[in-house]
Amino acid sequence: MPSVLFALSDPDRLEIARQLRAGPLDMAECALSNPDMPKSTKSHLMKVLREAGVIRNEANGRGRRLTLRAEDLEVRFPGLLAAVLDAPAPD
Amino acid sequence: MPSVLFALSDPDRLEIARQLRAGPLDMAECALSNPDMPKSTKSHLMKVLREAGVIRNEANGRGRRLTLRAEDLEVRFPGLLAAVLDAPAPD
DNA sequence: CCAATGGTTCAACTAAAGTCGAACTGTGGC
DNA sequence: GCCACAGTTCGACTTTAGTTGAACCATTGG
Repeated sequence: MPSVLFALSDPDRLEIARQLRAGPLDMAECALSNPDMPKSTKSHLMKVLREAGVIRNEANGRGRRLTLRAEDLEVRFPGLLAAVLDAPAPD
Repeated sequence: MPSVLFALSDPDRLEIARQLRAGPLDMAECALSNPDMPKSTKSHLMKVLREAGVIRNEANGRGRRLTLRAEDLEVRFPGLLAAVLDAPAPD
Protein backbone atom coordinates (compact mmCIF):
# COMPACT_ATOMS: atom_id res chain seq x y z
CA MET A 1 0.00 0.00 0.00
CA PRO A 2 2.69 2.51 0.82
CA SER A 3 4.33 1.45 -2.43
CA VAL A 4 1.19 2.30 -4.40
CA LEU A 5 0.97 5.73 -2.81
CA PHE A 6 4.65 6.20 -3.40
CA ALA A 7 4.36 5.26 -7.04
CA LEU A 8 1.60 7.81 -7.52
CA SER A 9 3.35 10.51 -5.52
CA ASP A 10 5.37 11.61 -8.51
CA PRO A 11 3.92 13.97 -11.13
CA ASP A 12 5.22 11.98 -14.09
CA ARG A 13 3.98 8.66 -12.81
CA LEU A 14 0.66 10.17 -11.81
CA GLU A 15 0.37 11.58 -15.31
CA ILE A 16 0.91 8.13 -16.79
CA ALA A 17 -1.76 6.64 -14.57
CA ARG A 18 -4.15 9.36 -15.65
CA GLN A 19 -3.53 8.68 -19.31
CA LEU A 20 -4.11 4.98 -18.85
CA ARG A 21 -7.43 5.55 -17.22
CA ALA A 22 -9.26 5.71 -20.53
CA GLY A 23 -7.77 2.40 -21.57
CA PRO A 24 -4.54 0.60 -22.45
CA LEU A 25 -1.98 2.56 -24.37
CA ASP A 26 1.13 1.77 -26.29
CA MET A 27 4.09 3.04 -24.38
CA ALA A 28 5.21 5.08 -27.34
CA GLU A 29 1.86 6.87 -27.32
CA CYS A 30 1.88 8.06 -23.77
CA ALA A 31 3.44 11.49 -23.79
CA LEU A 32 4.95 13.03 -20.73
CA SER A 33 5.40 16.66 -19.78
CA ASN A 34 8.98 16.32 -20.89
CA PRO A 35 8.95 14.93 -24.45
CA ASP A 36 12.71 14.46 -24.71
CA MET A 37 13.09 12.31 -21.65
CA PRO A 38 15.58 9.49 -22.24
CA LYS A 39 13.94 6.15 -22.76
CA SER A 40 15.83 4.57 -19.88
CA THR A 41 14.29 7.09 -17.52
CA LYS A 42 10.85 6.52 -18.96
CA SER A 43 11.34 2.81 -18.61
CA HIS A 44 12.26 3.32 -14.99
CA LEU A 45 9.01 5.17 -14.30
CA MET A 46 7.11 2.21 -15.71
CA LYS A 47 9.08 -0.14 -13.56
CA VAL A 48 8.11 1.66 -10.37
CA LEU A 49 4.45 1.68 -11.38
CA ARG A 50 4.62 -1.95 -12.38
CA GLU A 51 6.30 -3.13 -9.20
CA ALA A 52 3.76 -1.23 -7.12
CA GLY A 53 1.03 -3.11 -8.98
CA VAL A 54 -0.42 0.00 -10.57
CA ILE A 55 0.10 -0.97 -14.19
CA ARG A 56 0.75 -3.99 -16.30
CA ASN A 57 3.35 -3.86 -19.03
CA GLU A 58 3.24 -6.60 -21.63
CA ALA A 59 4.99 -6.99 -24.91
CA ASN A 60 2.81 -6.13 -27.90
CA GLY A 61 4.33 -6.32 -31.33
CA ARG A 62 7.55 -4.42 -31.17
CA GLY A 63 6.17 -2.11 -28.52
CA ARG A 64 4.67 -2.48 -25.09
CA ARG A 65 1.09 -2.26 -24.00
CA LEU A 66 0.48 -0.42 -20.75
CA THR A 67 -2.64 -1.25 -18.78
CA LEU A 68 -3.92 0.34 -15.62
CA ARG A 69 -4.72 -2.41 -13.12
CA ALA A 70 -7.87 -0.68 -12.00
CA GLU A 71 -9.83 -3.77 -10.94
CA ASP A 72 -7.01 -5.27 -8.93
CA LEU A 73 -6.45 -1.98 -7.15
CA GLU A 74 -10.15 -1.62 -6.52
CA VAL A 75 -10.18 -4.95 -4.74
CA ARG A 76 -7.18 -4.22 -2.59
CA PHE A 77 -7.79 -0.54 -1.94
CA PRO A 78 -11.41 0.31 -2.71
CA GLY A 79 -11.95 3.84 -3.95
CA LEU A 80 -8.30 4.76 -3.81
CA LEU A 81 -7.52 4.95 -7.48
CA ALA A 82 -10.65 6.92 -8.26
CA ALA A 83 -9.93 9.38 -5.48
CA VAL A 84 -6.40 9.92 -6.73
CA LEU A 85 -7.22 10.21 -10.41
CA ASP A 86 -10.35 12.29 -9.95
CA ALA A 87 -8.40 14.89 -8.04
CA PRO A 88 -7.69 18.27 -9.63
CA ALA A 89 -4.81 18.87 -12.05
CA PRO A 90 -1.46 17.29 -11.23
CA ASP A 91 -0.07 19.97 -8.93
CA MET B 1 -1.26 16.40 -4.26
CA PRO B 2 1.87 14.39 -4.94
CA SER B 3 3.12 15.69 -1.61
CA VAL B 4 0.08 14.32 0.19
CA LEU B 5 0.51 10.91 -1.38
CA PHE B 6 4.18 11.04 -0.62
CA ALA B 7 3.56 11.92 3.01
CA LEU B 8 1.24 8.94 3.36
CA SER B 9 3.50 6.58 1.46
CA ASP B 10 5.52 5.80 4.55
CA PRO B 11 4.35 3.22 7.11
CA ASP B 12 5.15 5.39 10.12
CA ARG B 13 3.47 8.47 8.75
CA LEU B 14 0.50 6.44 7.62
CA GLU B 15 0.28 4.99 11.10
CA ILE B 16 0.16 8.46 12.58
CA ALA B 17 -2.61 9.51 10.23
CA ARG B 18 -4.58 6.44 11.20
CA GLN B 19 -4.24 7.18 14.89
CA LEU B 20 -5.41 10.74 14.39
CA ARG B 21 -8.51 9.64 12.60
CA ALA B 22 -10.44 9.15 15.83
CA GLY B 23 -9.60 12.67 16.93
CA PRO B 24 -6.73 14.97 17.93
CA LEU B 25 -3.97 13.45 19.99
CA ASP B 26 -1.11 14.73 22.05
CA MET B 27 2.11 13.96 20.28
CA ALA B 28 3.40 12.12 23.33
CA GLU B 29 0.38 9.82 23.15
CA CYS B 30 0.78 8.66 19.62
CA ALA B 31 2.86 5.53 19.71
CA LEU B 32 4.76 4.27 16.74
CA SER B 33 5.86 0.79 15.81
CA ASN B 34 9.29 1.71 17.08
CA PRO B 35 8.87 3.06 20.62
CA ASP B 36 12.47 4.16 21.08
CA MET B 37 12.62 6.37 18.05
CA PRO B 38 14.57 9.55 18.78
CA LYS B 39 12.38 12.59 19.19
CA SER B 40 14.11 14.44 16.40
CA THR B 41 13.13 11.70 13.99
CA LYS B 42 9.57 11.70 15.23
CA SER B 43 9.46 15.45 14.91
CA HIS B 44 10.62 15.10 11.33
CA LEU B 45 7.78 12.73 10.48
CA MET B 46 5.36 15.32 11.77
CA LYS B 47 6.99 18.00 9.71
CA VAL B 48 6.50 16.06 6.50
CA LEU B 49 2.85 15.43 7.32
CA ARG B 50 2.36 19.04 8.32
CA GLU B 51 3.98 20.49 5.21
CA ALA B 52 1.89 18.21 3.03
CA GLY B 53 -1.19 19.60 4.74
CA VAL B 54 -2.18 16.29 6.27
CA ILE B 55 -2.01 17.30 9.90
CA ARG B 56 -1.96 20.38 12.04
CA ASN B 57 0.50 20.68 14.90
CA GLU B 58 -0.19 23.33 17.49
CA ALA B 59 1.30 24.01 20.88
CA ASN B 60 -0.85 22.77 23.74
CA GLY B 61 0.44 23.10 27.26
CA ARG B 62 3.92 21.78 27.26
CA GLY B 63 3.07 19.31 24.55
CA ARG B 64 1.72 19.49 21.02
CA ARG B 65 -1.72 18.69 19.76
CA LEU B 66 -1.87 16.82 16.48
CA THR B 67 -4.97 17.13 14.36
CA LEU B 68 -5.82 15.35 11.16
CA ARG B 69 -6.94 17.95 8.62
CA ALA B 70 -9.72 15.72 7.35
CA GLU B 71 -12.09 18.46 6.20
CA ASP B 72 -9.46 20.41 4.29
CA LEU B 73 -8.30 17.26 2.56
CA GLU B 74 -11.86 16.29 1.75
CA VAL B 75 -12.34 19.59 -0.04
CA ARG B 76 -9.15 19.39 -2.04
CA PHE B 77 -9.13 15.64 -2.71
CA PRO B 78 -12.58 14.20 -2.10
CA GLY B 79 -12.59 10.63 -0.87
CA LEU B 80 -8.83 10.32 -0.85
CA LEU B 81 -8.22 10.25 2.87
CA ALA B 82 -11.02 7.79 3.51
CA ALA B 83 -9.77 5.49 0.77
CA VAL B 84 -6.26 5.56 2.19
CA LEU B 85 -7.20 5.11 5.83
CA ASP B 86 -9.92 2.55 5.22
CA ALA B 87 -7.47 0.32 3.42
CA PRO B 88 -6.29 -2.91 5.04
CA ALA B 89 -3.48 -3.02 7.59
CA PRO B 90 -0.39 -0.93 6.94
CA ASP B 91 1.54 -3.35 4.78
C1' DC C 1 13.73 31.23 39.59
C1' DC C 2 15.07 26.71 38.40
C1' DA C 3 14.88 22.20 36.74
C1' DA C 4 12.29 18.84 34.21
C1' DT C 5 9.34 17.88 30.30
C1' DG C 6 8.23 17.91 25.29
C1' DG C 7 9.34 19.45 20.92
C1' DT C 8 11.84 21.97 17.25
C1' DT C 9 15.87 23.14 14.58
C1' DC C 10 20.44 22.51 12.90
C1' DA C 11 24.16 20.19 10.79
C1' DA C 12 26.46 16.20 9.51
C1' DC C 13 25.96 11.81 7.94
C1' DT C 14 23.78 7.51 5.67
C1' DA C 15 20.50 5.49 2.73
C1' DA C 16 17.45 5.48 -1.01
C1' DA C 17 15.60 7.39 -5.53
C1' DG C 18 16.19 9.54 -9.82
C1' DT C 19 18.96 10.24 -14.14
C1' DC C 20 21.00 8.85 -18.28
C1' DG C 21 24.39 6.73 -21.63
C1' DA C 22 25.74 2.44 -23.31
C1' DA C 23 25.09 -2.23 -24.07
C1' DC C 24 21.68 -5.73 -24.60
C1' DT C 25 17.00 -8.18 -26.04
C1' DG C 26 13.17 -9.21 -28.88
C1' DT C 27 10.16 -8.20 -32.88
C1' DG C 28 8.98 -7.04 -37.49
C1' DG C 29 9.91 -5.67 -42.28
C1' DC C 30 12.65 -6.25 -46.20
C1' DG D 1 19.81 -12.84 -42.32
C1' DC D 2 20.13 -8.20 -41.27
C1' DC D 3 18.85 -3.81 -39.89
C1' DA D 4 15.83 -0.55 -37.60
C1' DC D 5 12.76 0.02 -33.81
C1' DA D 6 10.95 -0.10 -28.93
C1' DG D 7 12.18 -1.08 -24.52
C1' DT D 8 14.86 -3.15 -20.74
C1' DT D 9 18.90 -3.64 -17.87
C1' DC D 10 23.24 -2.23 -16.02
C1' DG D 11 26.33 0.74 -13.78
C1' DA D 12 28.04 5.10 -12.45
C1' DC D 13 26.65 9.20 -10.94
C1' DT D 14 23.68 13.13 -8.83
C1' DT D 15 19.99 14.31 -6.04
C1' DT D 16 16.73 13.89 -2.52
C1' DA D 17 15.03 11.91 1.72
C1' DG D 18 15.76 9.73 6.34
C1' DT D 19 18.40 9.51 10.82
C1' DT D 20 20.33 11.21 14.79
C1' DG D 21 22.83 13.88 18.56
C1' DA D 22 23.32 18.28 20.36
C1' DA D 23 21.79 22.74 21.10
C1' DC D 24 17.91 25.37 21.62
C1' DC D 25 12.94 27.17 23.00
C1' DA D 26 8.58 27.11 25.64
C1' DT D 27 5.74 25.62 29.39
C1' DT D 28 4.82 24.07 33.95
C1' DG D 29 5.43 22.34 38.64
C1' DG D 30 7.93 23.09 42.77
